[in-house]
Amino acid sequence: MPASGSSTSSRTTRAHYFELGLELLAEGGAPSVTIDALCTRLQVTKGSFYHHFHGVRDYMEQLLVYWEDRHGHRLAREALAVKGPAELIPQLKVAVAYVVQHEAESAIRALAMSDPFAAEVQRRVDQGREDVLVDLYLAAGMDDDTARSSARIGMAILIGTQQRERPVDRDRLHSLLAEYQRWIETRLR
Amino acid sequence: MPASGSSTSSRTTRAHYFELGLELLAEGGAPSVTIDALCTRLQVTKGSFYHHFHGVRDYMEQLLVYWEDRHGHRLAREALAVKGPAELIPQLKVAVAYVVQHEAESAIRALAMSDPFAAEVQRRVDQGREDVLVDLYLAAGMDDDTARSSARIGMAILIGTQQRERPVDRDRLHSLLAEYQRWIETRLR
DNA sequence: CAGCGACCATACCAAAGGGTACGGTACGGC
DNA sequence: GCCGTACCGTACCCTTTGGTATGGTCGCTG
Repeated sequence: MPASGSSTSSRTTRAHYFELGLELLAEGGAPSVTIDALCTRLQVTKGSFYHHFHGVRDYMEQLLVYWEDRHGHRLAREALAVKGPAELIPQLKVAVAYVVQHEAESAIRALAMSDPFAAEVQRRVDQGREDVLVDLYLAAGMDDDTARSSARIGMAILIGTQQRERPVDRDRLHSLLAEYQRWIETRLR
Repeated sequence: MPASGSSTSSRTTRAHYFELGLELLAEGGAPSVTIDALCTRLQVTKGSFYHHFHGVRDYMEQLLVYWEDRHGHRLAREALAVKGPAELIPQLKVAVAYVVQHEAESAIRALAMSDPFAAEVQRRVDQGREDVLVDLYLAAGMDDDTARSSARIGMAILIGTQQRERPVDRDRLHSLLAEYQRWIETRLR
């Protein structure tokens, strides 16, 4: 029993469905994630899909949880490795350029508009990221309210940039983060 | 020929379809804007719909243009009446509480994910709002780069808050705007 | 090597949604 | 009072998509 395997490529695994699902999300948003699209790209038929999942609803929920664990909380983990606010932005610049899948995140946020489950997942990920920022700012000496509002604004900058333009302009996001950093530094004295 | 009339209520006009479309957008996002849903709520049948519009594609585009003219650019017009950055935030607080249809805007932004036309409309509205901010900051004495980045961050705060939680917490948005205002003031000296 | 279970193909069904054709009603101008 | 046109109802079709039933193949294990 290979748990949840990474077989070479002969058989199709759940992970294949999930990674492809994220690709489809990034390309055309939630409406383009259909059973037919998945099966066509994976070169299988619906028999395979319905063997691995109970239906499209079941699949979407598992896909969202997969994204949450595997990608959503990753940015927060990266930020956790940082020792102070001064290191934060340089680290985040790397993360938002290479780690974060902006297009997929944007699509999930769009899906959250009409899907309560997706909204819950999105909320947890946002909360996790914000909490990391808050802890960092508290450790650096901010008071509670200042730390919280600073974190919220940082989250708004990320989300706002993600949702405004696609694909995300990494350079522009970098410069906004630099502005944000300068702002944070004024609140640490 | 009553131009584009506001008849009492006997006949269904295009405006009826548009306002209802925005309601449906706010309630369930783009997927719930269907011909059946529109006709059921308006107590008419598809014969009426296809008399006024060439199809669902035609309708969606007209709906988006309707929103752009009638609601999208309204926030920028409100901001234009302001005489200086100090007046801006109080004015914006009123606007984001009563003028802006956050849920509909959020849905349109989600739709823009998979609809190029919606993305164009959204981009024009965002650009219009940002330009108003830039002009205001320039008039107050900021240099070009500072004004532009300040405006972009303001837009990110609005968009980020809109997209993160629904319904939008007006109080929270107000406090973030207050923080934003304090920040702007530090850049005016 | 028998056979059990994981895996997947084929074929078919049902519902939803967009679209078309056509017929009918109501209202204003001549 | 006639008639064109705006307006809308009815009936039907097609495509997409989710879903089910069923049987077949492959690998592993006793």
